[in-house]
Amino acid sequence: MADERIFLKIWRTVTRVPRGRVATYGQIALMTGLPRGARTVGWALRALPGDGRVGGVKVPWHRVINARGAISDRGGAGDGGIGRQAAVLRREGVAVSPDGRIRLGRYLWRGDRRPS
DNA sequence: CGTATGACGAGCC
DNA sequence: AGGCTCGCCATAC
Repeated sequence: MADERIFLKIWRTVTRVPRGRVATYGQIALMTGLPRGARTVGWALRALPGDGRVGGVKVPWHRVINARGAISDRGGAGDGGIGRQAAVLRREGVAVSPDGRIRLGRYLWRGDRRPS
């Protein structure tokens, strides 16, 4: 497991984000054990297979957005782009403004907070 | 083995 | 307030 690729760990963390909620790259990185690895999270999601499925498990990459509460622009969009991600999120109940912004205060997943 | 890249983030101008 | 630069980390080449 020590040899486990960072990507796999990241994907696993992303899988924890519940439907109807979103998480930031930095948040995922932190939960994966990479305090300053937000960019690495983006790299990992970029490396996801087309069907977004790993080991038979669907990775909800669309629930990961940047710290500004906006959907990251991969410049062109190989998978359909920002519009597609926004559509999926809305389908899950997340309000996405026309310019792709999301209210973090309302939809950000707080799963990293240890419930007392 | 060194350089370049990128779905980020925080700080500075 | 808005935009630009620098820093971080794990891959790709």
